Amino acid sequence: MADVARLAGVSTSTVSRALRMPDIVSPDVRSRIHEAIERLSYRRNLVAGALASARSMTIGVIIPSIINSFFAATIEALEQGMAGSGYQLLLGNTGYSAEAERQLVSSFLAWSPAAMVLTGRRHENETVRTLLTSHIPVLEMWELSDHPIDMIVGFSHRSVGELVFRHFAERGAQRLGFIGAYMDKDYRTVDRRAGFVEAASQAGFAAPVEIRLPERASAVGGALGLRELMASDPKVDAVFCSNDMIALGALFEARRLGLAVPDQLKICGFGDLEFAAACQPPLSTVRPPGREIGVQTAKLLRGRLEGTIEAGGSFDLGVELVQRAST
Amino acid sequence: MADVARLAGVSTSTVSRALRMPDIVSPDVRSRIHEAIERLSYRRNLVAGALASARSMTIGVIIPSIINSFFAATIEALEQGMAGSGYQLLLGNTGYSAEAERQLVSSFLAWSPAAMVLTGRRHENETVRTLLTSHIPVLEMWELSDHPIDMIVGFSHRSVGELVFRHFAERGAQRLGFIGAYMDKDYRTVDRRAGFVEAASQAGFAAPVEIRLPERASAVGGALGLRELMASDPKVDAVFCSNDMIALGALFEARRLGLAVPDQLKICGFGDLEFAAACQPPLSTVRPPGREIGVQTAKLLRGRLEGTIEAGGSFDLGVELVQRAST
DNA sequence: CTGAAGCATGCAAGCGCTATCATTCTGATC
DNA sequence: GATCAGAATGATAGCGCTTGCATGCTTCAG
Repeated sequence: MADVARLAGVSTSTVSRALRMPDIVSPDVRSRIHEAIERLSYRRNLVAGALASARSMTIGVIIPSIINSFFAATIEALEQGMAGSGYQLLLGNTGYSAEAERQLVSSFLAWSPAAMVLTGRRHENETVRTLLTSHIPVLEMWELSDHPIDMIVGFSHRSVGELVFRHFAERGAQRLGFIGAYMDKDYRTVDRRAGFVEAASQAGFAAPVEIRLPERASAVGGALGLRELMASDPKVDAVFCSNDMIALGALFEARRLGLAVPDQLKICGFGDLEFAAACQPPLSTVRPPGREIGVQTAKLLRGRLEGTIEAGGSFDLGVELVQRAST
Repeated sequence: MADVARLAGVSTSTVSRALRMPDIVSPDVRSRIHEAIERLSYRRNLVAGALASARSMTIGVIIPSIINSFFAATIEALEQGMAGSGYQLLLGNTGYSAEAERQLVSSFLAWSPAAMVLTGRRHENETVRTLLTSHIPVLEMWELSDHPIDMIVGFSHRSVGELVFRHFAERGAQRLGFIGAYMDKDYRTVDRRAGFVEAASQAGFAAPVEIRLPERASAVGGALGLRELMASDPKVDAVFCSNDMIALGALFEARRLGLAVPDQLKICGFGDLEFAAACQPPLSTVRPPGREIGVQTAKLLRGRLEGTIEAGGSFDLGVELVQRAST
């Protein structure tokens, strides 16, 4: 930067200002500086900048799983929403482990990010404490909470379960089933199940037959799950799969078992993943507002960072049941 | 750090050493320091550390798409392979744009990472120049090249196409088809197509009927693609889909069209995505060594960073055709 | 013509660590 | 007991920026 300053005939402070707040330096000085930058092919050292200013044009984003296409639309929208703001996203994944999350938060904070985005509302106490003392905006997403760390943008997983139950009931289902994956790790699945089971019980239905898959949601798991479910109660005529991937497997398995979908068996998933509309039959599913969450998170983030939005708040973006031919 | 030093009754240099090279400080001093760190809940400022040492325990990783589950296994394996090394991954996605890649490289380098990992062998000239002058290890992955920037780990996309052609020929296919998505952006798909088409031509087959989908690979696109393909030549009896997602859509569409798979129509995908084994019929596909690439990349990275491995080299991890019931 | 106000720029003190070199403290050897 | 490696620790000068304050230069009302 000193070289640039020398070549442009100004001081380093002016160069720094030209880069950070272009409109407070005079146009000709600015253009001389940019010329010098070009000539010397100077690249700014953001590390030094971050140290000096104690903030780093960086936003830490933590999701449970990069692999999981659930969060893909959110990340994409978030990235687009922050594009041009100068902020860069630091992505980390926890593998659904609260401890991994704590470590990630801690190592992200060591980079003094301008804000943090987490997935979910449940975190280790220490994670919350660490975040609170960092005094930066914290956005949680993909859930709701009355007591967010700071702000939260998402929807209610319980209401997903309730929605599916009501839909099954309307479609004339008698005997309900549920297939859930990874429930010891992913408490959101647990919430969806709870919404489903409780709504069923309140409406006077028998408790749904449940299959819990120990692994991550997969089509193979879904197929196995449905087989097991039908073996344990052949009268089941409507099954809520905690995830579209599972529902896809169930769909395949239903065909193998010779069960007509939706007449003999209704199948509803969650996620509205890309293939849901293309399956045969097309899959009914609950669509979470993935993209909207990303858009809204970016909007709130920008507002917070510019100081135009106050801290706090829980933003319910709702869910929607997309009825297709599988129910 | 000064506070920690004071509380532990040592100098900041010793604290710094206790954190970076624990085994060169005496055990009791070390434990006193850790106690002080605990008491003060001190968190190290990595930004300052990176500035002082001119290197930041960070590795920049750039992939075309976070959404694309292709790279998921690689990222996961890479993450696991680097776990415990103290290095942290910085993830960025280019959306298949070379310009976005250049910008990402530039902004990652501003953080003085210890190494960079890129996807693919084709980059803008300036990207390559920038990387070369950064003097850090650069790993390219998911392809092969005789002239990597530094090191490259992957497989040949052309040979994927050849492999599929040979398989179709062995299975008695007569009239070939190809469905590819996003080919103006993703030149790897172009390479797979080239391998397929050229092998066919060399073996005396008529040029495959081709459908190019403008969008990203999707099941919906695959279904449309197959419909269009069969409309333009109903004699096609074997179709290579550039991606399993497309193949899945084609599989659904084949059922709709009343085409028996594999007797009337053979379908082969690429990716061995998670659902391939679970579809009905299970999908034949070419499995890229996604996980292995991550493992090998991590191994090379650690070697380079420890100085035990020399720069340079192209590592072919090969591909494998997984034959299932769709061919 | 003067002085206040506003704008553009420069000066210089850090930001919180790391790394080099110097110093002190072992403990083994004769 | 003296000597001296070798290990452990301390003092201190940066790393390359940012930013508060100082300065000089314009502009313009009075």
